Amino acid sequence: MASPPRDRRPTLADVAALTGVSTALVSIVMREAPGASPATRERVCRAADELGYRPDARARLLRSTRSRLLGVVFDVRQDFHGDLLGGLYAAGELLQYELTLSAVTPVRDEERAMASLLQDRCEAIILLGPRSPTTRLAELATRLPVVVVARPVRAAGVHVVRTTDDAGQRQAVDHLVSLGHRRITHIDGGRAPGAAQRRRGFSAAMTHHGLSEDQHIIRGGPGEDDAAHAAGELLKGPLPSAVTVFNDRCAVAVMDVLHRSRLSVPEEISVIGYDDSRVAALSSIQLTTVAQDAEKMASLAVGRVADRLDGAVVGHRELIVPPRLVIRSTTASPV
Amino acid sequence: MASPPRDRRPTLADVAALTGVSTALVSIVMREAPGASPATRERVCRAADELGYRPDARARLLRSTRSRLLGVVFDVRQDFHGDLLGGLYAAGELLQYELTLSAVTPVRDEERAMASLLQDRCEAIILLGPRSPTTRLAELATRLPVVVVARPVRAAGVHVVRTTDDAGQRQAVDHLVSLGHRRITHIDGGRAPGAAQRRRGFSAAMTHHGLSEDQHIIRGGPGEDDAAHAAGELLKGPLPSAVTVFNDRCAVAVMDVLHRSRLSVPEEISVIGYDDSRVAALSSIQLTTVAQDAEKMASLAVGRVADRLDGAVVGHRELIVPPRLVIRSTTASPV
DNA sequence: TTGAAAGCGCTAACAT
DNA sequence: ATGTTAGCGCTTTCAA
Repeated sequence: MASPPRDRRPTLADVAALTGVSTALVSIVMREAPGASPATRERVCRAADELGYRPDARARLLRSTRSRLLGVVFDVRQDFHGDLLGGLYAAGELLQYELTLSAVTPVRDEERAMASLLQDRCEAIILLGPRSPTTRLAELATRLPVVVVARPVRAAGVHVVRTTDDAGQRQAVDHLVSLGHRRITHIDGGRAPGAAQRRRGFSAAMTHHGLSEDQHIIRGGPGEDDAAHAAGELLKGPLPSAVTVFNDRCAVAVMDVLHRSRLSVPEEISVIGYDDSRVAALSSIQLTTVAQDAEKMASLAVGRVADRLDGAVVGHRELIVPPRLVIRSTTASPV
Repeated sequence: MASPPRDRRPTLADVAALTGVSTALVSIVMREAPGASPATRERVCRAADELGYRPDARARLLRSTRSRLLGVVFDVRQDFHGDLLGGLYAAGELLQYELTLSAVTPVRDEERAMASLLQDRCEAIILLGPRSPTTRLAELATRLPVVVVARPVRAAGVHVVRTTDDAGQRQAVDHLVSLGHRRITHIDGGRAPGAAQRRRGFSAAMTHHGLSEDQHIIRGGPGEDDAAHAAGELLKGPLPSAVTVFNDRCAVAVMDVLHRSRLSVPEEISVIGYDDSRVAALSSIQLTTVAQDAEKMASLAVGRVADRLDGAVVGHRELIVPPRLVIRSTTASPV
């Protein structure tokens, strides 16, 4: 007999009892698997609705061989990770994968975040900008497929999706040159990850345009304070007509110093950032910058994970997503 | 006999076999539950380590009555949600709860986010700034304990943790008045959530200081464009010595307009935002603003959930966290 | 098309 | 202190 569940949540068995069929059949219907008559499907669905039945994800996972679960480690403090998450969900949906999120916070380190995913039996792990040592990542990769996004690590079994920072910087320079700029300064990110590559890209691009004489590089850093200091240096010498800055945060800080010195952007000097972070798009800032295509990176990451889980032999360990220049209002032709 | 697992992950049984004890005993050891001799513990742990054994969270959950799992719905685009997540993990840890995250993204709506949590068998759900209609939240609350953070909803069974926006605005005004300001304008958030309350708080505070004649309210909105427009209006009339703006984003936009008009902040005009978002702390901005205590709100939310799960009868449906003024560099005494 | 039965990895009673 | 047994809610053979 059907026994309407009181305090506990309804189970497959409840639905089966109410419909008068076996649990196996209900299972088939709920999974939309082939092997049940339309009439039965109809009746089972009705009963399930009536009871407010929801399949138990965990019991399901426990039983089935594959979990189709992807673990994702992200940092709550990184805006860009938020964008990536959006892309990951979208890509996951397409390939029928569920995501299990595990956050890194000021009080929860990466190790904990990874451990919790391991317990959740995900089939693979996607790490967004991880800081763990290469050896740790390699070790993790021996247990399950690992894909690292937005950090160039070289470790056995660890696949990587990243952008080419130097190419991004080159696009920035190309844009400025096409506007007519010649004297361009780069305020770099010091030892920050990616800084060296962007600096190199800047130099290469300038040289490529025959402007190696006109280039200048000022030492900066990842934070606003480094940038403000660098901007001070910038004002001391002969002013260039344009600056490319390590990242958006720094670019905003630089612009602030420029404004305080009564220099208007872009009329008197053009500024380009890097990251296309949320500040860059603020209508009060409208910073020309280099964007990393979060959606594309996310879909590549999921695709790569899926391929590996399907046993495909994948050639390249690294997937490169070219960055893209986003032209807003901080760049213009020099007077 | 002990059979080292090849392709599949090691299970309790594998550890038991390797140690030569029963699975129940291994279970006890892994859970650090009482009922095993130190010697056995030692041996079991060694074996588990050797095999690289990790308990299967899902099987655990399936078996035990309580999952000690809290579902959290957050929006990847909200910086503040990131802060809250940090606090939730911290608070959860203290009370021995695990968090299951479910994100709202541009391609994944709140309904989906909630549905996935329901399948994960969490014991309660914490919603960060949900947009679902009150009726939907009430309905959800009939299935399990629901706590809403940062949105004032009135629905049966739905508990709320929020700040008092009017009190925040009052603090802003108090600060300005104590600096010597009298003529103060509020650029409001139009119909944005919370805007009405902040507007009311502003008026009340001004009146309280006997400045009802000196107050001015300009219609704004939640976005920068609304704010920029409002700032234009501001410049048309006689300039106040200070403005309080609906939120940080808008405040930044307002300051931008002021700067372009060669008005310096805070020398010629003081500005106060609201939210203490990441932009406010940028060293190039240093905006005086009103902060919502994310950590406190998070710990109250988890505490409330825990109380309800423990069957405690909780009196107040709403928990109020007073906001806090963060004084930075955009406020000063008028000349 | 449908049902019976076994078992995923674990914990909770109950034995010993 | 340790082992035995019985499920948690589901999927998956296999047989009817």
